[in-house]
Amino acid sequence: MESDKLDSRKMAILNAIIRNYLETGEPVGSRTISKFTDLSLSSATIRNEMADLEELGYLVQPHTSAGRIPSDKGYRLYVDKMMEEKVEEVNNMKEVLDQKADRIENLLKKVAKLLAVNTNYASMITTPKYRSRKLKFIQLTNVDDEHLLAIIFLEGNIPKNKVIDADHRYEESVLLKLNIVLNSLLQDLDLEEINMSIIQKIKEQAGEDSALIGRVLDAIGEAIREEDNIEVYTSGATNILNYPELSGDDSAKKLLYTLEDKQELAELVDDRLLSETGEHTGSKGDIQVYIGNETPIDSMKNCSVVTATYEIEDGVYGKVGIIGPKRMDYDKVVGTLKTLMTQLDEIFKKK
Amino acid sequence: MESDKLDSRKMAILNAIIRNYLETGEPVGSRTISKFTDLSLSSATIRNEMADLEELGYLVQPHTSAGRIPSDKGYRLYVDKMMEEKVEEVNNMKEVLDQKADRIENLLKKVAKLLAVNTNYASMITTPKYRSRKLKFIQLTNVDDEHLLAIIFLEGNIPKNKVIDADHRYEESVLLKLNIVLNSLLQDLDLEEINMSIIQKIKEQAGEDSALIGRVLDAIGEAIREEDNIEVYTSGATNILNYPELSGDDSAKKLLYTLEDKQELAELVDDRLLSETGEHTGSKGDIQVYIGNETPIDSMKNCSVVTATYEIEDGVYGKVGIIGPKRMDYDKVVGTLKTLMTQLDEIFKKK
DNA sequence: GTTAGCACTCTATTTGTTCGAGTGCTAACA
DNA sequence: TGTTAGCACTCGAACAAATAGAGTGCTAAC
Repeated sequence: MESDKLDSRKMAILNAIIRNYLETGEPVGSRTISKFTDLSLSSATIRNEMADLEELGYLVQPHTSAGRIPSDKGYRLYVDKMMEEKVEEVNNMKEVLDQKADRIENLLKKVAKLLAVNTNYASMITTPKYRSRKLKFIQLTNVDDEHLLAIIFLEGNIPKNKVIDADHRYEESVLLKLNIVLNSLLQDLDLEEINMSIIQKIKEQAGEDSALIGRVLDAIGEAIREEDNIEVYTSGATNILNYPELSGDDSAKKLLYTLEDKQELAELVDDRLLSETGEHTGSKGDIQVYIGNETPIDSMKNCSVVTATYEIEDGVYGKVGIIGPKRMDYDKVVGTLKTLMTQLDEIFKKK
Repeated sequence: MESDKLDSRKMAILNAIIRNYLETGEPVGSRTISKFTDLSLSSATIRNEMADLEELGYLVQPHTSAGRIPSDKGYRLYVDKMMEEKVEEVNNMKEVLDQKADRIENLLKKVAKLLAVNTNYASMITTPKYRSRKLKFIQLTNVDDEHLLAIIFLEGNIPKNKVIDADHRYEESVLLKLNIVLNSLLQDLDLEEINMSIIQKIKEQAGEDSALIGRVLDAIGEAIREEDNIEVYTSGATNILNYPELSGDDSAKKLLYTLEDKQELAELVDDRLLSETGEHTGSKGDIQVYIGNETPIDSMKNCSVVTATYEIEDGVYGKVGIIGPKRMDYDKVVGTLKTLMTQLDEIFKKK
């Protein structure tokens, strides 16, 4: 165990084993490797090397007389190596994405589906996370005798509608006045900045209609908080069932549940986690690979998760992820995500 | 085979068999019934009756020396019978539903989840289908130098926002004029009623700003069409993995896929289908039961589906459904759906 | 350092056997 | 005539034993 560094032959063998295992999903034996690789070595020699690799922790033997399968550590090495050599691929997802995606949600759903279909794994994508939204402007309008509509425009051109209960019908002129008051005092403020002092000032200026102001402010708060809410869309969850090593016991059920529930998925996006585990991914660009136990989500301990960060505008980003078996085609997945990133970039820039 | 009508003893036996099978999921034999029921008959007699029931098509024998399980026809009889006797139950879902559900989507999602959790089956719910939405009113507002915001209010108090490209900034007074023109001419019209004649009239009155009108009309069309889109929410899809008879082969995969994809689910809601198959459900109220092959969806041929129709306002309705194994607890499911219906009614009425 | 050969291990698969639940039929009974 | 006891029979589930084969580790020879 002189050094953890592998000589090139061990490297080649490990590589061959992993590649083979990715394809077949079966433990791979010495004979197979002896034939498959161009370095012409007998199975016996391979066996010796495999024993070494196992001792070093890169391989695992499910049971005594079975072949070897890669350990998490083995995958990790493979992935890191692969990332270094990775060349940009060009797929043609663009056409699909280019179709008018009226709302960002629809675009995201489409992206998730696209990824799932392309890779045959499960995929997830989150709505982008804004820091704290500022209010751009607000406008009150009559709906009927009992309701007002507040159109709340947030930073980033996000319109929100809120219906507000009213005790009576307001004159247009009154609404006009209120609109002016609200906008002049609240413009470009976020939730933190709207404090009691400002609220008092508004109520003062609103005069007899100050009762309404509280409800309007509630609506604003709700709108901002709503927009801060991160949603997660998933697709291709059922693809999981195509991989026997995942669908065997009831871990598949748990995994599917996680994907359906989405609650937990948000964790993958948590900033803390990103920086915490980010260190030991040898990733280039924005791509992160979590192998087996590296994922923060329990039900995914048998899986690998590859995530990428997309940026919709400066400082506003979301996460895309692909969830599959540990023996996923990392090469393809990383490639797909990379091209997706560039294409999303183009789409968002164009907007 | 004199008559398809069953005497009361056969009825009781069939009933006992089905009840037992609902619980255990195992084929039930003559001995079991002989003990379970109060009509004290020997297993031999039961056997004779069972043979009859099988000949009549109400029971099925998986293999020669196994007990019997209900056929689709058997279930159908059971369900119809049950529906007649059904008494209203009162669950307490209301608390959950009463929590402020700001948007209808959120309410629907909550309902789906509630049903899934309560019944342990999968559930689905569609957004309500409006005939054709009428425009209630529209208002144009400046956003910035290049964009206008159109707030489009549809019948049923649905606000929609559309951002419209503008070549320049419009004066407030101009917008005011446009708003008045648009509203006076378009109010209470649906897509069909907005014809060329009206469009011409608007453009005429808009004068030099008529270029904008086209884009505004597009936005209106889009908004209406968007709202016509029926969405389907599902929940508890993974629950079906709890039932071995469904999760065995890869039919589970297909079923899960159907639930995830949702495309096909819309079929369940199709009016044509409702009236077509509706005839042979002996249902009271709005509840429909599809047993096995009665469902229009292929991947559900091994399942039963119970659907109900909820009405959000006059003539505007959506569908809720529960998908489970054929041996689902029809009693409970129907009860749950019924109370859900009354509680939704209350919620919508209150609004 | 590499390889051939061999004994050994362990699993997956097959085959055979048994067990029991359940049936259908017949004959006896009320 | 309807009900029941009894019996032979069927068939799948469960268990055990046998088999095959893939793979290993080790030793000895090259």
